[in-house]
Amino acid sequence: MARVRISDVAAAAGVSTSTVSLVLNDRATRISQETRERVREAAAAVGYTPNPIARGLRTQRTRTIGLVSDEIATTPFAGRMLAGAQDAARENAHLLFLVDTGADRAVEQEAIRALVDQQVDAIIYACMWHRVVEPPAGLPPRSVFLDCRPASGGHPAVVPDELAGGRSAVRELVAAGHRRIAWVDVEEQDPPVASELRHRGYLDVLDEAGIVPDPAWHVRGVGSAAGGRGAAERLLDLPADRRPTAFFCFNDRMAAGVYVAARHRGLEIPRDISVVGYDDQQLVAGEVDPPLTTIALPHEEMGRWAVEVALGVREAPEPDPTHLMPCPMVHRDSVSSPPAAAANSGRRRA
Amino acid sequence: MARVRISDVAAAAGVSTSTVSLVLNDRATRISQETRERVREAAAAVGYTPNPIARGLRTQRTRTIGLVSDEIATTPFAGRMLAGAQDAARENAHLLFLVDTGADRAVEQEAIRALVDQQVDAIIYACMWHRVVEPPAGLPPRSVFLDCRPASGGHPAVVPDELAGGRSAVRELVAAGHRRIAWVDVEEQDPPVASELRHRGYLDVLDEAGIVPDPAWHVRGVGSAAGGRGAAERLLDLPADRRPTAFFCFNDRMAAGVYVAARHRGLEIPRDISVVGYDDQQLVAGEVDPPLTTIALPHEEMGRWAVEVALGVREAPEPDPTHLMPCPMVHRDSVSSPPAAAANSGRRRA
DNA sequence: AGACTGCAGTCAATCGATTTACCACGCCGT
DNA sequence: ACGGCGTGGTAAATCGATTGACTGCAGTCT
Repeated sequence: MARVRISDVAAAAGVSTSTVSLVLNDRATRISQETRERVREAAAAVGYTPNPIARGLRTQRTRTIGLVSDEIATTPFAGRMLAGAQDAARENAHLLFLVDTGADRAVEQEAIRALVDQQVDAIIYACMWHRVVEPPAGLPPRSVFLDCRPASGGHPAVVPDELAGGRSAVRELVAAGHRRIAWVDVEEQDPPVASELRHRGYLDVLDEAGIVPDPAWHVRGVGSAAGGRGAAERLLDLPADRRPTAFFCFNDRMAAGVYVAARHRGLEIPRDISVVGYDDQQLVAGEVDPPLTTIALPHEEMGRWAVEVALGVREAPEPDPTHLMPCPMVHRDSVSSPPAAAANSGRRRA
Repeated sequence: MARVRISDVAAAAGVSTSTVSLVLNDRATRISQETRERVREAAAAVGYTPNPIARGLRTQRTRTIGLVSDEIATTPFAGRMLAGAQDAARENAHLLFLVDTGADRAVEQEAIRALVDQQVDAIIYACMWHRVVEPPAGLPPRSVFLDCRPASGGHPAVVPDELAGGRSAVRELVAAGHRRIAWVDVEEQDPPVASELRHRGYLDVLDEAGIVPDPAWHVRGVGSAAGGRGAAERLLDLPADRRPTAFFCFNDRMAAGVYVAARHRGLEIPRDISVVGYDDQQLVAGEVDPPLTTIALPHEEMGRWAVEVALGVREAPEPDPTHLMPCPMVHRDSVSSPPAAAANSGRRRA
């Protein structure tokens, strides 16, 4: 059966197509109440929904938005970010174009051109890792950066508040009584936005607590379980009075590596050492034994924020249009007080 | 700057818009070679790209496809499936609409209506878990089912070949010399398509190898590490002559639970017991210690297949248009020969 | 009476392409 | 001289909506 067109509604209601359009778009200032109802009933009766293509041609607005992402494939975060974006789009009666560029700059350019051609109402430029990016050419004014921020500014952006996240992680450990707290960092992030901010949070809180960090407490490894394990082993090799009782890890996978290292030395978590991760990857943080206390990346909320700002239903902050999204702490079972022997033996500030 | 329209090209080339359209769409049987070149040059010079909205209105084809999925959020598989679909779409010059319905039937209906209104050229109906579904109403003829199959048939579908996957997993264990092989099943999958097929594969191979399965070897648990651990403990409690030396697990998370159970009894993998998982979840299979041998779900290939069939660049099989995508084995380090004492002590068929 | 003002709708142009039907021209054959 | 035919291209209709300009009519004011 052929699509129902506006002229079918017009015929059924005994009016012109103009009238139908005016009524259904609530621009009907000059149409009588009685006619309006007749039109609405006719539209419902014949099951009319406007053709978005035709409407788009005329109005230059398509009720679609494009989401360009460097890679949805290789990270398990993608889902929540897309889900947040997609939900916000749906709630605002928009459809979402998804393009995964595979981090290929040429594909990215091509995608943006295609989306602009399609007359999307806005573009979300999403990264799967928090970083600073050189914005691609041809981005329309209504563009929002998601989990990244444009080097040149000029567009709204939303990123996790890594600094605050780092602070809450370390505060949690300090509050539990730890004073020798390691920072199990990731190496070669490029650029190291997340790593540096979390590190600053770490330093802030130590300072606040009057703890002078031992440089040996800052170790690095690749961002996997293996990397975390290696880094943890170096820390556990430290002499007893310098060996950390708590580990703040760049991500959950590295934290899982810390678990492995600890187990190999017969150390029990959280009895002997406490661990805090970052990311809240369900598959890792929720499944290790004991479940990992960690800082969640607010991917869903960021996805939603980006779309809402892009569609204008939410305002970007002024004057810096970058929103820092809080990273909530997820309490599980990997943190407790340090062993009695170690408590209060941290190095105090002079 | 305003968009370049076809009339701008026509003006630049000194011809009519009809001619431009004919030339650029290669329908120019009646246009001289010379004119064609002039038109192409003019188009390139002014940087013309056709307006897909206008074209879509006229041709009723939009070069877009819709992907409706029950939930991209809660599973880390989504990425690869979307990536495959998205790549195939891009290669065929199509754009992909993504809709996540959150498994809400009403949202799903609404989404399909919206996509049909948008005149997408095809719809991919994707599930995040292999299952049989009641197809929603209003699906256009050019629809393809991804990781699910319609109860009523009638549409192309692509699903993992779970039966063959189950077989290769168990064959791997049999080939290593195991004869007491457990099936660590998931409980309450609804409907249990994947579980049953893998189980049949398990039974097939045991039969093939002349092994009579002990009913106690079939245990169930929720599909998480905790579930796998609980199930494994029941197996390890069996008397020594019935206790399995190998564990085929419904998924990698459950396999990780088997690791935990084994460790708690001082058993080493793969020296004391061998384990094979399913899914090849990077975050789990690649990160546990030792890395897990498992069967990969071919999500990327399935996503690609679905789009290619939807766009007609690939044919669906006949007469049953359901394609079984092979699940490749991923060899890691969790399988070896059984301990000498246990070898060859499985129960033989009468 | 004539001009003016609202009211209730409608006409027709428009968005930017595609495509069918037609036209102008030159040449050929009879 | 005239019909027929091939060539090369164009005019105009069309897709399905939106929207600014306009019309017809009744009542009001001067």
